[in-house]
This record gives sequence, structure tokens and C-alpha cells, in this order.
Amino acid sequence: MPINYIDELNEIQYEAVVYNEGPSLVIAGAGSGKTRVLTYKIAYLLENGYAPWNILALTFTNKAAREMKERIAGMVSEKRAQALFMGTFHSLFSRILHVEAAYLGFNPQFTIYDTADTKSLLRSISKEMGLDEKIYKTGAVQSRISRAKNRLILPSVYASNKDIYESDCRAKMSAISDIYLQYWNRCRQANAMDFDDLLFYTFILFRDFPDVLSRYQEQFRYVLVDEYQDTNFAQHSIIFQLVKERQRICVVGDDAQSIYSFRGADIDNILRFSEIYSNTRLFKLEQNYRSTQTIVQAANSLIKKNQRQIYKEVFSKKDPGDPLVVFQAYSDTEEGEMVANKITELHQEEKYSYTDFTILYRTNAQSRVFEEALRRHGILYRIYGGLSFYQRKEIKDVIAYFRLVVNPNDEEAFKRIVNYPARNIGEVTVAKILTSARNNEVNLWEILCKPLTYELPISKNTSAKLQNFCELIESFRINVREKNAYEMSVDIIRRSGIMNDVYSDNLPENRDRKENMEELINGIHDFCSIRQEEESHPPVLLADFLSEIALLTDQDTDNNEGERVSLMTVHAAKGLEFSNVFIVGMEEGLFPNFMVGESAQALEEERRLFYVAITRAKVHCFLSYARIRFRYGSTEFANPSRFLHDVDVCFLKLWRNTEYYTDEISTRIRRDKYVKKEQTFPDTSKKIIKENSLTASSLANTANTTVKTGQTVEHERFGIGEVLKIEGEDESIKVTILFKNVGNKQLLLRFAKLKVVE
DNA sequence: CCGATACGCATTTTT
DNA sequence: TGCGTATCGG
Repeated sequence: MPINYIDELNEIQYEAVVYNEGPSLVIAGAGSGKTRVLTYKIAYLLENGYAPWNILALTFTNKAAREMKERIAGMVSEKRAQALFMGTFHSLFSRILHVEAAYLGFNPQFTIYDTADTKSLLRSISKEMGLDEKIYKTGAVQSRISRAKNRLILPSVYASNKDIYESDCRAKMSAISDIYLQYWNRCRQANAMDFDDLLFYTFILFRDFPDVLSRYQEQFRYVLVDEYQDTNFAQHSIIFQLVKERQRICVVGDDAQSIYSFRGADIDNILRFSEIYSNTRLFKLEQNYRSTQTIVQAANSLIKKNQRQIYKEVFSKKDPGDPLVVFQAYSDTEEGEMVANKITELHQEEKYSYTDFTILYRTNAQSRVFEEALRRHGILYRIYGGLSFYQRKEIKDVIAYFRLVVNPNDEEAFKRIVNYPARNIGEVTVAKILTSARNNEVNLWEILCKPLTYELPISKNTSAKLQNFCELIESFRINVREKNAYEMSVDIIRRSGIMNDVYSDNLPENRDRKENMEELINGIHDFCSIRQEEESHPPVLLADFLSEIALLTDQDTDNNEGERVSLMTVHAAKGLEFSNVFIVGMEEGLFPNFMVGESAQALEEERRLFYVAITRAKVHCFLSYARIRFRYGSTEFANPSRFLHDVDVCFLKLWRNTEYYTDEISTRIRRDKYVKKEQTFPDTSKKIIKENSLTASSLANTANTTVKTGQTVEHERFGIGEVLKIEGEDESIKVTILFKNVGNKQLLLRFAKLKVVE
């Protein structure tokens, strides 16, 4: 059945689909049918002279690629859809790199280091260099190096760049460039690439080997990029190399939804696309097909507060709909209760399925109170994100064996399993091996096999143990290129002693481990049979399995088991939609998160994140905040998020119009919304008492407690402390207390249960 | 080399 | 609070 492009697309969507003569930028507002444009465009290309393998389509996640492929399969044919080069940057480029590895001095069996491997290696390096780990925190070091790689800065360039050096010095980490160089070499020595390397080396491959580049230019005659606002400089540069000649490129994205800069994404890529590709045709998809008018307008009013953006006016032709509802709760626990109640109510009275609800939070740690509340209410839920299957300890151990068998120079895999299961090869011995490998500039495996040749200072006994380990790995290696992955893995798990270790006892806490192990084996079995059918090339190797899972995440295993409320971070919600969305924890310090600090850019990104959250909602959107919150083991005072002020109040309403709400935002909503309604309580925001001011309120008086600044008080959890500061009025009196044991705390007097000691 | 305890420190996350 | 790493004693 032919596709009727005109009827099935709106005017601008259609224009964007059929324009393929030069570079195009599709700015796709939230819910404006972005995926629709991409799928129809690819179908259109396929019907107009492009073979599937001539089309390179890059997506942000594997899941997005898979879903798009399915949709295209329905439009053209399964076979042609399968032949498309569609996937994430990382997965497609890793495929290319596996083929072209030799150009870059890598072995095709190279390992892909995940973030944990990267951090572990960086920690070792910092230690070896004798750097203070209090200053050189692994996370910080990793993110600086990652940022450099995303900007295509080689270690040598890094070391000689003055700006970078000064920046590192400011962060008191002047040795980063040394760590970077060391890390770079160690990865090469281990025949390993990290996630950033997959991009960096692809860039280098294309830059340094023109014949290789032209081969791929020849193949990828049309390039499409989804979620362009979240691409980084390396990705931009690779794409630029590929399309330089033909300029057949279409990128799709929404600058208002750029939320991954912490991972190197550069919003300038989309903002400046038209400058880089002259003659760019710009298409703006502004009609939102997802949400009510109110939701769209509320989101617009919010995003207007950002400076840097491409002008657009997103609109909806749906019902005007209800205002966004603002909830205030005493505490995080009550917030959970309120949300659960509301879900129950909407489920029963408006017949929404539980799958129509999502609870979105800024940080994963917030999920717990909602889990508990939902459980109390007997509502089934599903949490997205968190630890992925392949990140679990026991799974990583097994995978490390696979990795070492496929690539015996994989340092991180080696360190992980050389003494698991315990075979009495300790840290000291491992350190000797690594040092020797570095000093002699030979591979790990070389030392491991012939420790005596390199004069390792080890005992006979240790040497024997090493030899056993070596022979074990070697015995697996003999078969690794012939036997299929399933047989290999069973063999490895048995003979390595893992099986013994996991099954030796019947402790209940080991049950999960066993189940996970079995799931892994079953997974490998399935992988082999599916691959075998798909590509009918014999046999499916362990290496194939490894490259598959290195770039796979839990996001990909979406089991839609039954009617469940979804819980996830706002980041994880990108691209999804729900009838009813609860955005929780709308508090200063949480959302926007305190980590953004002073940076205006970072604040804008948080605002975009809030924009993403709101625009997930089709019908109802609820915003909630709590006045006190349990965090890091203590109860803390919280203020409503400034973002609540950024949404035009005419799109907001309070859940219950009671006196209960006394903060500024509530007062504003009430005043502006219900005009001239009798104000039964004062606008407390005006009366916040500045520090040290000696007024009546420095002597706070509530039903059960009276405290003065300077007094010594006792708290049932925090113990003895001194009152430093008192601010606020009546219900919301806040006291700052310096506790002897736990330091400074801000508490709501109403809840603090203080006892005056002196 | 291993286990137990102490300490310190906390986003977001896909690849 | 709760996890992951550091350190110490056996």
C-alpha cells in the first residue's frame, strides 16, 4: 500500500519530509511529531532512489532506533528496514571501528570500557602517580577527561593548551593532563576503548585515512540525526566529515529540550547548525499534538525565561484543559501520600489506567517515598532506571572472564577476576605485574604468561598460581573463535570456579545471584539463536555477544508487564508521554538541583529539564513540593522551587484553597487567580526576617516551644546544639541550630520538638 | 589474603 | 541514610 504523505502529515511535516536536496534542520517542539517526520522521511528516501544501506540514521538510544525501525518496517518492508544503518552513534561507530581497527593500531577484538572500568583505571593511575585522592576525585577527573575527548582534544594538545591548564589549576588538579596521557596509553595497551573513544577514534580514522573516509562517504549518501540538541562536538565533527561533499543531511531536535550538557552535549550544535551548513532549510514543527492548550502555554511561559533559544511558538489545538495543579505537602512522606491519593482518585473516578500515570523526580533517591506510598495504596508501579542488569556485581564478574578470554590484555577485566574466585593472588602481585607491563612496555598478557622472563619479584608459589590462572584463560582462548558464545560461557562459568562459588551454599541472599546468573546464561542462549537466524553465519561468537552488551542498557529491556504507574527521573522521561504527570520535589536545592551552583547556563538547563517534564503531560500535570524532606539521613527544611514562579500563574491552581498554604508562590497563585478573594493570612514572604535582626521574631513562640537565639537546646535525633538564627513567622518559623555532633541544621520549629536545655 | 569495621560522601545518565 | 572505599587486625 503506497504511503500518502500529503494526507498523513501536516503541511510543515510534509515539507520537511520531501525536501532532500540539501542540509535541513527540523526544529521539533515537544509533541510535534518529530519521530513521524523522521520515519516518513526515511520511507520517502527509500521510495525515491536510496537503498537502505545508503541511509545512516543516528539516534540517541537503542530503543529509539528499534522503535523507528519497526515503524519503517510497517511502511516499507521488514527486509529493507533491517538493512538501514540505524542506531546510536556509539553502536554504529563501534561496528565500523571493529572492522577498521587495524588502521588505528587496535586489535579488532578490542574491549569497550564502561564508565566503571574507566573510573577504576583512573583511580589506579592517580594512585600510582601518588596524587591526593581527596583532591583528584575520580568522578571529577573522569568528567574532565571525557569533556576533552568529546571536544576532540588529544592528550598532547591537552597538555600544551594554556586555557585548559589554567582551568585545571583553578580546580587544583594541575596533573590532569598527566593522568590523561597515562590513561590514553593504558587504554591502548589494554586494547580498550571507552565510550568517548568510540567517537574520538572514529573521527581520527576519518581524518587520517581519506580512503577510508571516502568509502563511508560513498556508502552513507544520506545522513539523519535525531535529538540533535544532545550531540557533542565529536559527534558533530564526524557527521561533518561524512557529509562534507554531498551535504545530504537532516537533523532533528529541540533546543528547548537539551538536557545532557553534563555529558558533553553542546547546545551550540543545533543553535549554530545553519551557520555551519550554509543553505540550510529550516523547518519548525510548532503544532503540539500531545497536550492541552493550557499545558503547552504553561510550558511556553516557562521556557521564555531562558535566553538562548531558537524562536518558536508551540501551540495546541486540543481542549484548553485544566490548569496545572500545585500541591504543597508538610513532608516528603505526605507528598507521597497526596500523589498516591490523587492517582487512586483519578483511577477510580475518571477510569484512567495505571499506565496513564507517571511520577517524575529530579533524583533517583526520591523514588523511595513514592514506592512506599504506592505500596500502601495497593498501586502497582514500575521504576525505570537505576542499576542495569549488566552492572550487577556477579554479572560483571562473569563478563570480565568473557572479556579477558576475548582480549587478554584487558587490564580492568584482569584486575576484577584474577582473584575471583579466590586463588590467593593478591593486590601486591597484581601491582607487580602492572608495573612491569608499564616499565617494559609490553602487554599484560605477555607478563602474565612469562613472569620470570621479566624478572618479576615473586615467589615460586605465586608464580605457580599465576601459571594456573594463565593456563585456565588460555584453555578458553583456544576455542573462542570456533565455539559459539553459549557453549563458551557455560564452559567458562563451570571451569573458572564461578559456578562452585555461587552454588556452594544455600544462603537466601545468594538466591538473587543465582537467578541473575541463570538469566545471563539464558540471555546468551537467546542471543545466539536469534543471531544465528538473522545472519545465518556460523557460529555466534563470544566477541559478538560482548560487543552487543557493551552498548546495551536496561532501558532496552522494556517489559510492559501489566497495569503499572511509572516512576522515573525527568531525564529518563524524555520522549515519553502520559495522560497524568506528577512532577514532584519542586523545591529549591532539589529542582533546580543545588549542584548547578551559580552558573546561569546550568540553571537554564535545569529549566529545560522542567520544560521536558511538563511537556510529557497530555491532560493533567501536577507539581508538588514538600516543606521538610528527609535527605542524607536528616530532616531538612525546603523552599518551593523558583521554577514555580517561572510558570505564568494564570496556568496554575492550588490543589486545595486552604489557609494551609502560606508561602510566596501559593499566595501569588491565589491572589492572581482568584482575584480579590479575601486574604485570610498575610503574605509571609514579605516578612522574612533578615539574619541577626532583633525583632519580636527572634523570640519565636509556638504551641509547644519557645526558643531564643543563643539558647542551648536538645533535639531528639541531633542532640545538643546552639540556636544561631530564627526566621519566618508563625507556621513557618525556621531555626538554624549548630549541633555539637552533626553541625548546622535548618529546622522547622513546628516539627523540631526542641527541648530548651539552658 | 580476607573479613570486619570506620569513614566520608552524596545529581542527572546513555553510550 | 546507605553505599563504596580505606584501613586494620587476624
